[in-house]
Amino acid sequence: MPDTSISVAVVEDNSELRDGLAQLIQGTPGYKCVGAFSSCEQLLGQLKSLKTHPPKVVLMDIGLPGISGIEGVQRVKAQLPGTDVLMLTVFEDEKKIYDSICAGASGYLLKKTPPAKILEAIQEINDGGAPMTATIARKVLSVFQSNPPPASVDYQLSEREREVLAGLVRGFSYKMIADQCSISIDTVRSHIRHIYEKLQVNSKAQAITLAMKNRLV
Amino acid sequence: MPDTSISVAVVEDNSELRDGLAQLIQGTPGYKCVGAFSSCEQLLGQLKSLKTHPPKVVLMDIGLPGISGIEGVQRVKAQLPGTDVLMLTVFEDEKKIYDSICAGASGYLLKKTPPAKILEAIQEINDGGAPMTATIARKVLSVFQSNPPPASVDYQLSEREREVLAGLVRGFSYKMIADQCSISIDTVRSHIRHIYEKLQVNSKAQAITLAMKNRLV
DNA sequence: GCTTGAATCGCATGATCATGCGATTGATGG
DNA sequence: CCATCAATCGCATGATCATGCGATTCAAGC
Repeated sequence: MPDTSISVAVVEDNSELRDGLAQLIQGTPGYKCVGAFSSCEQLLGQLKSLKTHPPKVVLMDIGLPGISGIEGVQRVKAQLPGTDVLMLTVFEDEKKIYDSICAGASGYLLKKTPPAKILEAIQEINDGGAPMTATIARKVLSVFQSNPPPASVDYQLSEREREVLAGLVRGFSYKMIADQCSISIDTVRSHIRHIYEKLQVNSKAQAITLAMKNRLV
Repeated sequence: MPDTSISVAVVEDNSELRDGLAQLIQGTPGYKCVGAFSSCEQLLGQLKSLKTHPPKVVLMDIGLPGISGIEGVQRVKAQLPGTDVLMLTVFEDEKKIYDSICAGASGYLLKKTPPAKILEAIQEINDGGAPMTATIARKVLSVFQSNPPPASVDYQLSEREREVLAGLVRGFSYKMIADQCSISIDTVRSHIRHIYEKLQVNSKAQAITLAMKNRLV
C-alpha cells in the first residue's frame, strides 16, 4: 500500500514551536513530517537529499535569522517547484504579505492559528488551495483591483492627446502643458475635453488613475 | 438595543434560488434581507431609497440578463463604496473571476455552496475577509506572482490619510470623501495638506500619480 | 501636569479646473 | 470642389482645489 500522507517540512527558529509543529504533523494520521529545521540554510543544505522525496508542503517562519523566510521561499521554489510553501508569521505586516506571495508562497497564516486549522491549511494547500486569513485575502484582492491584468483597452487617443494626458499625469497645470506643447491654454482645454470623452471620465483625477492603470502614458 | 444583524441584498434572476436565498438570510438570526432583485437594473433603481440604510453585503449572480453581474459590481461600488459584493456563479470561469475581482467584488462563491457556507461567507465578508473557493484563491495568487507590484516606499501615512488618498485616486471630490469618511470637508482639506507634505507634492494630480506608482492605496 | 502629535473642524481667497458654445485652419479622401 | 476631422484658439461661468491661519480634543509619553 502506497504512502498517501502529506509530507511536510518545518522551518522555524523557535525550538519549542518547531518541535510542537513537527509533533503535531507527525502525530496526525495522513500527515508526515520529513524534516524540522531551525533556519533556511539548514533546509537548503538538505535539499539534495530531499530531492528524491521532496516534501509536498513547507511550513516557513517569516522572521528567521540569516536567510529570511521570504528569500527562503524563492530558493525553495527554485529548487523544488512542486513544493508549496505556507508562511507562518506573528504579524499581518502588509509588505511581508506581498513579498511572500510574490516570492511564491501559496498561503499565509498567523502563528496563533490553532493546530487543527494549521493541519486544515496544509490539507487545503495540498488540494491546490491557498489558505489565508480573512484580512490577508482581502488585501490581496484590493491590490488585484488596482492592478488589472493586461486588459489594455485601446482608447484611440491621438498623439497630441497622449501628450496632454502625460502632462496631467506629471502634475502639470493647463498653463504648463500649454507652454510645453507650445499651444494655447484653451487648446489644452479642448484636448482634455476629448480625452475625457474617450476615457469616459469627467475629472483630472479619474483620467490620471485610468491612465496609470492602463499604462496609457 | 440596536439592530446588529448584517443587512444583505440579493440579485438573482432565478426566482426559486432568489427566494431561497432571501428566506435563508431572513430566517437566520443575525442576518437580514433588505431586498431581493431579479436584475441589476432593479437594484440600481432602488439605490436612492437604499442609500439611507445601504446593505452591508450584496449577493450578486454573475450571469444576469441586461446589466451583467460584473458591470453590476462596478455600479454598486460606485454608488455604495461601503457595501461589499459577493459573487455567485455556476462555473469557475477564470476570466469571469478576474473581471469580477477587478470590478470590485470582495468574494467569489459557487452556487452549489451549501447554505451554511454561504451564511459563513457573508459573515466573513462583513468581518473584512474575502471568501473564495480554494482554486480561485490559488489562481489569484498566481497572477500576483507573475505581476509583482513594485516595492512601495513607506510614506508614513496614517490610516485616515490613506483612506483620503484612496478617495482622490478614485476621483472623488473633497465633498464625496468627507461624506464617505463621515468627516467635514475642512478635515478632508486638512488631511490632504498632510498627505501633500508627506508625499512632497502640491497637487491632487501629483498625489494620485505617486500613489499609483507606489501602490499606496 | 505638561508636551506632543494625530484627528477633527472653520473661514477666506486666489488659482485651477470643467464645460458650454462657439470659430478657423489644414490635411485627407470621395 | 466639398465633406470630414483633428488640431488649434476664444470666452464665460460655476465648481473645485490649494493654502494660509487659525482652533479643539484626546490619547500617549515624559
